[in-house]
Amino acid sequence: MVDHKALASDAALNLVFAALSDPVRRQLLSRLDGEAFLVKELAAPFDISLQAVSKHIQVLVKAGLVRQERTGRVSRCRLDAGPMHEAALWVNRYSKYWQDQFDTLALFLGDIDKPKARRKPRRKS
Amino acid sequence: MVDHKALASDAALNLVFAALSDPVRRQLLSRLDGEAFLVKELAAPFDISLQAVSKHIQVLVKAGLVRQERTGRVSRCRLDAGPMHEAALWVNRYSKYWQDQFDTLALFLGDIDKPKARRKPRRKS
DNA sequence: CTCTCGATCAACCATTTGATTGACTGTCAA
DNA sequence: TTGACAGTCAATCAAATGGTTGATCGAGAG
Repeated sequence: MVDHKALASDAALNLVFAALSDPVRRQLLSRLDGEAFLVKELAAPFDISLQAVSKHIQVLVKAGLVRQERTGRVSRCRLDAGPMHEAALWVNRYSKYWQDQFDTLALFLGDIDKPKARRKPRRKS
Repeated sequence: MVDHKALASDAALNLVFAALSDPVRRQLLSRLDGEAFLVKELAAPFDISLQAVSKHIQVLVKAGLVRQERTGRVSRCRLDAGPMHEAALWVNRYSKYWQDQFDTLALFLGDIDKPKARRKPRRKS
């Protein structure tokens, strides 16, 4: 659940959030949700060069959000939402909306075992 | 899939995700969760200059994640998680884990009306 | 074989970013 | 009034970013 036991490494979150901070890359991820695409297909809607899109994809690959599988001369790109999950873990701690959803869900699942681990466990200094 | 509402403006997401891509700023937000701090207090744990921290805070302010309230010579900073919620909305679309959780929740909410006292056996909202 | 095409590599350039130091504004206290 | 202190502003700098163009590599197609 939200017990953030394995707090994603800072370096990983740096890369993921940085990758998400560009609208072109977010659009690429949107397209890749569910379907795989070639680089040229991904580049088509954009007004920038193919090389620029290729570099954007490399950024996503480095962040672990996209996996590339080269067969022949083409390179099929597919989404890997794993690292996105780490980012979601981090960000959802601050989103009261989702927090409430979690609580309600936990209630339904009878998982009221959890003490007040709702908010972050950090204690003030 | 789950097309939530219209996505937040690209520009806003750019700023939020970019703000979150720096570990210093993420740490600042962590400290500010629940409690308000002065700039100097926020800067204390870091090994960088007060000016650098001040600039980081400005980045957070520009992203709408922090509000600053200057009284006298001090500047009290408090968290505003609103924009974080937009980021969470975006990111959670890709997190199969949460997706499944919420689907389960929706299932519960759909079948059994509501917790506490189930007054009506079945009612869709 | 040659030619084209998908994709990356390699320079290069302008802008942004994260940090520094030094000067400055203001407020509170002595 | 003097001075310490919180905080920002300003100039500077190195490194990272996002884009370009041109060259290159590697399959397929003719």
